[in-house]
Amino acid sequence: MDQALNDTGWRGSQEGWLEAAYHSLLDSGVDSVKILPLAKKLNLSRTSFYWFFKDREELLAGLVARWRDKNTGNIVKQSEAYAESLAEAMLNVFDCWLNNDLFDARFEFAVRSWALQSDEILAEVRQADQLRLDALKRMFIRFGLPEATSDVRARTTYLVQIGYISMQAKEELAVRMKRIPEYIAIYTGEVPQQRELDRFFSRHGYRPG
Amino acid sequence: MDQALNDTGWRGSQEGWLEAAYHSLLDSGVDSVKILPLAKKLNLSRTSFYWFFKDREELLAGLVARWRDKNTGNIVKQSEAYAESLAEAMLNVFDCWLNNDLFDARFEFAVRSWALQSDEILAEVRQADQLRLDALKRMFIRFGLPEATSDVRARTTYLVQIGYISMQAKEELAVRMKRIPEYIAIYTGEVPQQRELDRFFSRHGYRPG
DNA sequence: TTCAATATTGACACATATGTACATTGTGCT
DNA sequence: AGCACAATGTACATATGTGTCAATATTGAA
Repeated sequence: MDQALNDTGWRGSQEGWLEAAYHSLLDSGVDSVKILPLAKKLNLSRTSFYWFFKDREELLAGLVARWRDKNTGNIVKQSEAYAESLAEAMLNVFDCWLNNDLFDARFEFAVRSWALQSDEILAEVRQADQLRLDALKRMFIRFGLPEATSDVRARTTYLVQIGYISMQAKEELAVRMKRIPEYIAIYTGEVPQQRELDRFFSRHGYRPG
Repeated sequence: MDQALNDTGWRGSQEGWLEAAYHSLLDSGVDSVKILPLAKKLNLSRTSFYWFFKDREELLAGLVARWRDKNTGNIVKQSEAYAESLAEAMLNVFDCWLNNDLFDARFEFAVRSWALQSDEILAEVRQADQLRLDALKRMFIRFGLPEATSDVRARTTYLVQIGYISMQAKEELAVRMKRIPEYIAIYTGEVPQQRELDRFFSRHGYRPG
């Protein structure tokens, strides 16, 4: 079995180890992120790892940074995007739940599970939750809802998604799309316009029917 | 340091090891459920474990059984309890989220995290989700809501809670209680009666003010 | 082609975990 | 007191993981 080289001409790289660690984390949790197994997967000597990282801790820190950069931020951005109605604004947020480039659900779940055994990670997760909830709450307030209502609706919106992730469901796009109008109705209290839905469906490559 | 004896006159027991495993699981996840550390906590020799369990697997199986028995079932029961309005029915379900005897949230989270690294556990969790969601859906249908609406509302109700668990929040009872009326309004589409809320508050030992 | 920087490796030392075989101790009963 | 059995402990074999060190190989550039 020969070895794919990266652009440096060498077999290993910091990115390579991190990428392998990422996949292991998503598949089986932090405790599976171990240098020996990763080395086997990469077809590299275990000790080669120490050229790129001080120790295992540094690798794990790299994973957290990756998660922080990717997942937190896009929710905030989407909740602040332009919209003519609350329903449309909500659909902007829903983009995150359907587009893996905006929000990596499996990564999210893996990190949350990690938080169970590490207070450091728990603090990270808590901070992320706060930032995301605040952004969603501002969105509801922007459309004229009272403070208390906005708070609970932000929570509902966000927690349903975190819960969905936690279910680790594997569902067809069509199944998920069929529920969208109902969700919007519950979260916003208003029924979405057909053209708003159509725009949403279209940008996620879904043809209803 | 002397050793508390149980009613058999011996120091160890199947229950003792299981209880220690349970706490370790809740605190730090499955991977922390290891015989050597548990032995230390119990002040017993590691190998004594094998008197009560065939191997580590058998201990873990005991934990799953415990979870299945406790958490799945009470949600179903509460969703089928007598109620004069949908709002009251919903409050019956909410009993689970506030009473640890009805639903063990930390246990739930630990098991869901465990599912990340075990297909067996994932299957268990999926089955539990299905049973609970079906029961909630039946509740909405019982109060006259259409099928599709009932399905999504059941999901909302359930997923918000799973999401809340996944946040691992530590909040005051009062903070949580203040959100209840809003939640009921969102989930059921109807505002709860004051007397329904009062009954709910009272049975959870909460005095609004 | 030679050199220095960069990357890779195997040998070593150590820690932590599982599980088995066998000896020893503690308990309740007669 | 002595017996049988339940429970505990010690010693051993084995597996898997971390991290350091010194030796070696590979690369791009002078």
